[in-house]
Amino acid sequence: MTTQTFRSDFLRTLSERGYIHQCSDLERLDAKAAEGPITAYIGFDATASSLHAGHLLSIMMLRTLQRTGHNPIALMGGGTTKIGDPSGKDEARKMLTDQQIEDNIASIRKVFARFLDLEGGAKMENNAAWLDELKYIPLLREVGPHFTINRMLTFDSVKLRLEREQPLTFLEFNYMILQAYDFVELNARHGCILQMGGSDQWGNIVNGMELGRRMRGADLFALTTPLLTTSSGAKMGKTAGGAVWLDADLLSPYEYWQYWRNAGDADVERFLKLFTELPLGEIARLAALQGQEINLAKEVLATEATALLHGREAAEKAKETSRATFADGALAVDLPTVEVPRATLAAGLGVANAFVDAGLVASTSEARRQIKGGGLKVNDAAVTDEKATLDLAALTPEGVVKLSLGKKKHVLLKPV
RNA sequence: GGAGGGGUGCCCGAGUGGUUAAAGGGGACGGACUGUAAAUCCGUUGGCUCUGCCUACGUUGGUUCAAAUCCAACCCCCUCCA
Repeated sequence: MTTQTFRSDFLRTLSERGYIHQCSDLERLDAKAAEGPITAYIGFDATASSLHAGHLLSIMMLRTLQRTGHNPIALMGGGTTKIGDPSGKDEARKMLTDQQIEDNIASIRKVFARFLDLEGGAKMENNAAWLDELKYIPLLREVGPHFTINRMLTFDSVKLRLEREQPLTFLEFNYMILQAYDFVELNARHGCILQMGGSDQWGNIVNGMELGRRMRGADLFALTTPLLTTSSGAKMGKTAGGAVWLDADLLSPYEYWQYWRNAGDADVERFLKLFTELPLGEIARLAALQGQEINLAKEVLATEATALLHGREAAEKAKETSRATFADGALAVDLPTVEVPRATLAAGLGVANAFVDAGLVASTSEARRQIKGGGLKVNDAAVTDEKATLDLAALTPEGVVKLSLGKKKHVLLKPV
């Protein structure tokens, strides 16, 4: 099925922009979406207090859904988080309290509020609402007969584990079932007919689809996005300092802007399509830029992506700060700032400790190493003496001290 | 329950009494080169009040001048058997 043959704006947009990896039945889903509004959902974990760039693809998809006239549901895994998703690593995840989970959800809600119109049809749900109420025996009787172990064993998530001789606990088996159950519940509550997610979720989504059909005779659909990695193979949303958070308190708009500005050449076009809402013609023009000019495209990418999350004003400001810092080599007062007591600075603060306080390095030992390697700068002058101290004399006319790690990371130290 | 194998730094993985803060690789960070890209080359990769001190090879105790390395108990994982 080519782009031209899509009748619904929703699927045409997704397809043109490269969001679609797999779909259970594109033609029938297209027909439904062309007929009238459909309701679709994506599930999100509630383990952290913020979403990160790795979630962005899903969020953009929900946004597209709403913009093309349909009803998105962001499902928070409040219930499943209580069990703790055991996949991934050996150590059992720390158990979160109900309160923590609620706080996380509240904080994540702020991000959704930026991308979705929660007053205008978009919903947030929490699967704790129904999972908490489930009773074991009734659940087994109602849901159990629809799953055969034979079939469950064929799912990649299970098969891979078994083939690689990694343990797979019973808990994980159940996780699959609960996730499938979510789809059925959302279908019953909201007439939701489509679940979307990353390609790694395909098996789980299909489970939900089939369970819905068997339990309620519902006609459900699955749609997945490609697993997004950068052209260098890294997972999206991870960077030196950790995750690329979508919460301004955890990652400033400037740093978020920088994340996109530092995209690899090979990623620019794809990212423009996925993470901005620029018209495709404009994107094609930007993607055609070669050599040094492609940096213009990266600036547009950064500004547009930041505008979606933090607003146009913050995005422009981030762009200006970056211009001043990188192009002009000037001191931009909007760089990330860390406050230090004036008295501490007046008394003399060791450079190594100053960089630790600024969060640029993890320890004074690391600071020392970076100094040896020529990686630290104070007010744009390389630090050569690891025993040097900073005091009030180090303040620039703007009243701050600029600390830099490498060429890209800068923090201002501000006495208070 | 029985027999065997194994638990090493961010990850993988060498090391079976001293020169081991622990080979090698990956990843990451810094430097050079560039375009705030990629590739390449070089360096770094436990902490501190740093010419020294402290912590570290599943846990706890023991042997020894000296242990990741030997011994004991315990915990966890894997394979085969029941």
